[in-house]
Amino acid sequence: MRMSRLFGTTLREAPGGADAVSQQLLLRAGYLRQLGQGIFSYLPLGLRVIRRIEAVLREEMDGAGGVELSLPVVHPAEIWRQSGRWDSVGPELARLKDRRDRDLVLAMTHEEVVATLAATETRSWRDLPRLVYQIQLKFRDDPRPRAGLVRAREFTMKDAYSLDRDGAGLDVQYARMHAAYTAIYDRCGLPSLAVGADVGMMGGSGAHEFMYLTPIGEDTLVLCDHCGYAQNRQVAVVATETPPPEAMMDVERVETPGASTIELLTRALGIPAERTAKVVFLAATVPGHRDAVPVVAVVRGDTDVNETKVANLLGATDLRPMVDEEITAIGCVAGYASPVGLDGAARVVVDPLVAGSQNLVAGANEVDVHLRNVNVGRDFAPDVVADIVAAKDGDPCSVCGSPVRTARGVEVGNIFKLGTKYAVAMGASYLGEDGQEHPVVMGSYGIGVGRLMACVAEEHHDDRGLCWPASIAPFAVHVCVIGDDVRDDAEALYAELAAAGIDALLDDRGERPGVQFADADLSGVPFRLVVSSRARSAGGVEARRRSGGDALVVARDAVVGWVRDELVAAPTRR
RNA sequence: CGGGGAGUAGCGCAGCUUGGUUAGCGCGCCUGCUUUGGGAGCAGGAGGCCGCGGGUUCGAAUCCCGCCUCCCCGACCA
Repeated sequence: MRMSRLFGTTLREAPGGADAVSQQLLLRAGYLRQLGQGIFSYLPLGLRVIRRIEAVLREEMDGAGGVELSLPVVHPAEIWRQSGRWDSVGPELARLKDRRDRDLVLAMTHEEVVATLAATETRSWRDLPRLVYQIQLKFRDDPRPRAGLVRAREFTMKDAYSLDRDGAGLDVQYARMHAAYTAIYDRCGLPSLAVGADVGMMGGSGAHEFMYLTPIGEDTLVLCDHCGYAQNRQVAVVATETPPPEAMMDVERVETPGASTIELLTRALGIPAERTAKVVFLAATVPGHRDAVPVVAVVRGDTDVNETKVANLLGATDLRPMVDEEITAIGCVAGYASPVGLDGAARVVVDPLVAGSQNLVAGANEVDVHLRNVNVGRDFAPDVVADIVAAKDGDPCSVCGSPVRTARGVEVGNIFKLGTKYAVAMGASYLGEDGQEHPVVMGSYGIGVGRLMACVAEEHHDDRGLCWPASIAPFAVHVCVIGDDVRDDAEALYAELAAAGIDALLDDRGERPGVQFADADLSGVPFRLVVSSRARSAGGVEARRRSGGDALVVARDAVVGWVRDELVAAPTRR
């Protein structure tokens, strides 16, 4: 392509509000423009990278036995009602009405559609297994998009769905997709780590997320460097040491003026946080309950509540902190809250660490007063005792006991074992060898294409601009033309590259050298050729890698070969 | 949804506190000349509903009210 025809200009300064480096560079280099909150246009350069990533995705999906199809972006609400997600998902699911006032949905994912298709297309055990995939637009009305493409509302996703006869078949396809995903990130030059994850709104029996570790990530991961344990903090379990049992002592009121936080309380009483019980007020949306269910979560003072664990425990579709009125309504006093004496006004969820400890200090539901020697069972009855604490740095690994560390990551892909949830809801079944109807067993596998691009940009750049891996670069080689006297030679070289099947970007704008070099660095095409009289008198054409190393002069008739060799040798193959 | 911040030329910003000529600056853009290996120099020029609507005033980018949009933090530890 000729730069003179490119649409979109480079910017010296990034538009305001772009905080992530990847976003700044993608905007400055003319890959991307923002239209609205979490909504982006891809300019030609950006689209080229997207297309290259898509090519990798197609190859790996096809290699895993997948077949591509295309599913609708607008769905009748009916199928979402059938699966239950019309009610369970919440405002993240964009809804609209057609002219006859019928409810429609903007697709945020496609399990319902695939299961609906499977209901008609999958009739016999001979029709299974299958893997279908598409690369398709999604819309999720995220409450807070940020960091450019890392978290957009409208985005392109490669989503794949496996259909199997049984769980064993699912396990096979799941493992195959796990391997394919690893290959995809490797080929795109993105370091990734698979972690165990929450199934979230997808439901099902198991899930992994593929993470790109970066401080700009929004997920917190719990990692053990010793044994390799890696989980999203939402589901991470760490070992806990229950303190030695002691004899229960009598409950005792104690004046604690102003001690409305754990920190102030420990200071006022001169006790460690381990000797306190902390109460967190949550309101849960639970299917079957019209109103939000009040939940009192009780953890030890030195730990934090993991809301995902609480939500999963209760089967809640949404969990939020209570507002002050709700806290008062269940008879509690914020800052001096206690599970004692609630009388069933709220579901009481207690962490085992609290249940296994004796004589803790808790609130008295009275301003400036706490209770000493509170004991679970004697002083209050938990509705549930279950692990609800959030793992933190230094906690002992639940597998090997070594201290874990936490790290931030961006979720660049996920794989879910869905099981039969959607198949049952949509009536997707097949006739087995045994002559019986069986529900199809499904899996679902997603990769955000734009997010992947942004993460690669985040990983591969320097202070002058982007440095694309050759595998997904918008062009293989960037040709700068210095001086009018070499224009014809540059055109000839451009034609030779094209004839050799090499995608070149020819800077035919007639700009000054500095401008051409700066734009070439900014755009991040992996190899650069400079046609100039200087290079010609040195014996050919100047060639260099974007990612580093010195420039060298390549004989004019060897240039195409040099580019081809470099592309083959690149760490990520084209 | 709550809390902050911001909307002025294509991009980045100043001006607003204390209302008052023709609304500025840098970059970019156009024309000409010079220049030509790391975002050139000089000269000339184009480009603004100062986010939108209402109000106050002789007069509003500036003060007041409402709305819209975008960014950041939080969505929790009581």
